[in-house]
Amino acid sequence: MDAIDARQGRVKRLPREVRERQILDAAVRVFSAHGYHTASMDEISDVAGVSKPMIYAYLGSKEDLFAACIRREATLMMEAIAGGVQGDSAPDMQLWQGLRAFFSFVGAQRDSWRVLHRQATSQGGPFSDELVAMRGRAIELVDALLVRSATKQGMDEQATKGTSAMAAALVGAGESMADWWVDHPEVPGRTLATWLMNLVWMGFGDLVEGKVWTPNED
Amino acid sequence: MDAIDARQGRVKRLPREVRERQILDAAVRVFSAHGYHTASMDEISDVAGVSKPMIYAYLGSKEDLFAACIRREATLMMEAIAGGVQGDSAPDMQLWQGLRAFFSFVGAQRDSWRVLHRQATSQGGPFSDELVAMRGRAIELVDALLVRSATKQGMDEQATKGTSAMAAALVGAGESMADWWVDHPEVPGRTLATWLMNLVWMGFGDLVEGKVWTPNED
DNA sequence: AAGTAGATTTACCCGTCGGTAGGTTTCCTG
DNA sequence: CAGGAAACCTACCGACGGGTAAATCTACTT
Repeated sequence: MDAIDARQGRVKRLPREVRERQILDAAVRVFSAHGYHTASMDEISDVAGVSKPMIYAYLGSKEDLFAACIRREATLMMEAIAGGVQGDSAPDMQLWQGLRAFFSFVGAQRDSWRVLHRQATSQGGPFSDELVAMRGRAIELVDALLVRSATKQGMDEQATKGTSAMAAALVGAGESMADWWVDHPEVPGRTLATWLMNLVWMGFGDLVEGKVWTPNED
Repeated sequence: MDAIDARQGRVKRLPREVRERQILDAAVRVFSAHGYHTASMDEISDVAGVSKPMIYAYLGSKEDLFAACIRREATLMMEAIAGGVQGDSAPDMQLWQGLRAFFSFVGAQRDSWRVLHRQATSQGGPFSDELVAMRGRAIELVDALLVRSATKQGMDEQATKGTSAMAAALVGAGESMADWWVDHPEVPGRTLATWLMNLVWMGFGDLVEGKVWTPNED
């Protein structure tokens, strides 16, 4: 089991904030490299250039540390997305911008995404809670876009109720695509965004217009 | 950590084949319930109704056992899919049938899928190898369909080269969708298959006809 | 009945790793 | 220059869990 090296040069007596950041940085790297269980607190402390008890003093148990990683990276991601969307654009363009920002973030921060999504998903329990929270915020946002677009295009009020389900599906599809992307880095992020746009936007629009692929027989 | 109960009634002196099957059954359940690392050999042996050394005698180490689980479930799945496709149908219908069979299998065997895909993916190393093999076979199959369809529709020979990439993308999309499905069981499998069909088939067909969503600006 | 091979168990070893006790150093404040 | 608070470390513990040694038991063969 090869340990991550490149520990930071030991500087002494740094303020708590800085140490916490170093520890979180190290934790994200080690967790994403080895997975939650296989990652050892010893290695994290080593990579962070700090002794183990510091981690427990500042960030708590291993679970706490992992949760803290997720929280931080999730926040970073949501900010990156929000920063990439222009609020005055048309709904489809906003969705497009959001997707591009999303895939751009994931592409630049594969480590973060690994720890944030793939690891947190495969471990159950308290970890996924952090994800659920973030996903919830994302879904609300997307749902607002869908509703704006649907009512504008004249979708009947009844069908509008389904938007939240579709928003959830879209967000889930985005997550899954990003996850899939980890194993297929050669595909450009723009392409992913386009695919997703076609899937959900056509699937959504065509759901009104009725132009979709259907099996001839069953 | 609640342990799985419902151990099979101890029958003594069974032939090796039978015991191996019991052990694999138990292993799939426990691995999918707790995840690879958290699952303990003790619990697996308990659920299987067999003592621990038997597992080591028959299936080898924990890693070996896990790999054996993946291999078995992967084979089962491929057989299920192959059984659902009629070789004389049109390409799009074959794809449709395959997708339906695939989602049908995953839907009926969530446990298997969990251990087969989600767990194996999040753990790295030797485990994913088994998956890679299966995925390879699936991609070949899909690629054949795409090529048949593309040349039939008059796609130029040049573009045909991209089919293998698209086949890989399609298979990956299917995997990811199934993975996403684990967290959204309320969506019917047929719907998933339709979505995927629309994504890839329209994306594929429209890639020839040029009718896709594209951003106005950017 | 004896012998043999495979099925099956109990009881144990020991490495790894999360977590902590308790002390030491540095810096800031009055 | 006290003196205290906060940063920081070495060294250790204890449990969990993978893996095994060495017997024992049953069933079939000759």
